[in-house]
Amino acid sequence: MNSNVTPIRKQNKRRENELVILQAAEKVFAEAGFGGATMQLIADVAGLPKANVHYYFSTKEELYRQVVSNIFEVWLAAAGTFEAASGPAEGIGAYIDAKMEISRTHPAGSKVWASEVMHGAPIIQDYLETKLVAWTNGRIDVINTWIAAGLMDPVSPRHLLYLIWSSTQHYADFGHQIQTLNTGTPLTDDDWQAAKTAVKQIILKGIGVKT
Amino acid sequence: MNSNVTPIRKQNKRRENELVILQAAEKVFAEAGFGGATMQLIADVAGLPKANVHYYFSTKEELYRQVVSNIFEVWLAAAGTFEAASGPAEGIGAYIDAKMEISRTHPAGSKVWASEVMHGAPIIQDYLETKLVAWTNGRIDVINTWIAAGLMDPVSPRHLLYLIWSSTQHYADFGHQIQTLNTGTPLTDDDWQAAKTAVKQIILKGIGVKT
DNA sequence: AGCCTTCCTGACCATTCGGTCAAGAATTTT
DNA sequence: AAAATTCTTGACCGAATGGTCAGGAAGGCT
Repeated sequence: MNSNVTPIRKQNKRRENELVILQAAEKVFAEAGFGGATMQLIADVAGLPKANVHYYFSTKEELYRQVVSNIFEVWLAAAGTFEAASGPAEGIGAYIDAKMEISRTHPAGSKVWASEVMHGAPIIQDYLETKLVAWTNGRIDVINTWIAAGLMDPVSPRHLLYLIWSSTQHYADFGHQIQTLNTGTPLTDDDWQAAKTAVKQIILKGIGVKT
Repeated sequence: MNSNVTPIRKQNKRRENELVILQAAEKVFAEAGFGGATMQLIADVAGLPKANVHYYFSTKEELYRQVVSNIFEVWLAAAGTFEAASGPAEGIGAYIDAKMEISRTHPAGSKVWASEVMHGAPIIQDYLETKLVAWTNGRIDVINTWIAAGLMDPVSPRHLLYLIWSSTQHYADFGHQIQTLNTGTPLTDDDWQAAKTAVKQIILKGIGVKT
């Protein structure tokens, strides 16, 4: 009886395979774009037959949507630093740190997101219109209170957010270009530290926050 | 005689058609990515039969390479502002202005470039390694002289350039996201002005340049 | 054990895509 | 005028792709 409940072992198997497929898909989508990615290649990277991938994700678009959704969640979660902060030095500084860390540890996800948005967000437009709009407006309010309290210069909160997003995500999305300019070798720990420091230093000083 | 020389009228026809095709291709590649773009759609946008497109550009990759090359030239040309400047206030300020203007007038090109780099620059890696490296190192030298002359803070020139590139190109590459956050309507002249002002204000102040 | 649900997979299909080709139209050269 | 060159285009082709399906394997339930 109870045909609606899947046993635990089976559930684990399902979760495991879904995870393997999602990770493979994120990588392939990031490298080839939605149009360039093939289900066959995703299956190969995941180490499964193509038909098995279709068993868990019936269409390419559904799989892609899952990938983008996951990225969006990671993205939003890492922004919690903002709210708890007592002022811009701590709040924005920690936010930049968190976003730089995502660019370093999650570059494929960032690329998929960028690719999706660049192509007009055909799949996740609803996310943009609801969740992202709400989140953005909330942070704009926070920044405005900081400005009103004289904790930072009266800069446009909206464009400040864009500046933070772009400068931090650049290290993921354009990682290949950065590596090429870095004598062709990947950034070291020190390189990443220098990048983080430079971005924070310029932006924080640029908005009149003492560090 | 002289079978190697194409007559003027024919040459014009060739140039005209190549231009139409290149513009159509830039738009389609920007919207769909290399993999998602189809020769049929490019032909439709150009208003020509597909076979005619293949007459001028034998393969999809050749057409794509042409598009990316053109963008790269525009990109480099617009950076001349840097050299002629007497100091960072003028040089970097004008550079940011120029890059913002390209983002506004040439968004498709910026997207194609971003897409190409994000996927590992499979087509124009040689451009990165030669021209871009040379250009970047040249500007780093200029910035270092400004720092040595006490005209600006001792920030990492390399990361400053990345910050400028990312923040300005963001308005092209993520234009759709920005429009969605801007109550769904395109940026007005005033919006663009505000964006330009905010970016310049934060970056220039951030590197210790008085405006 | 016997039954049921879930999982796995090779073979297959319809569609689409990049690219070809041959035949003709247009234009230039002789 | 006629020969030569360039341009145009519908029809076509092989290859690749997203997706299907039937039949069987594996695991869980009574």
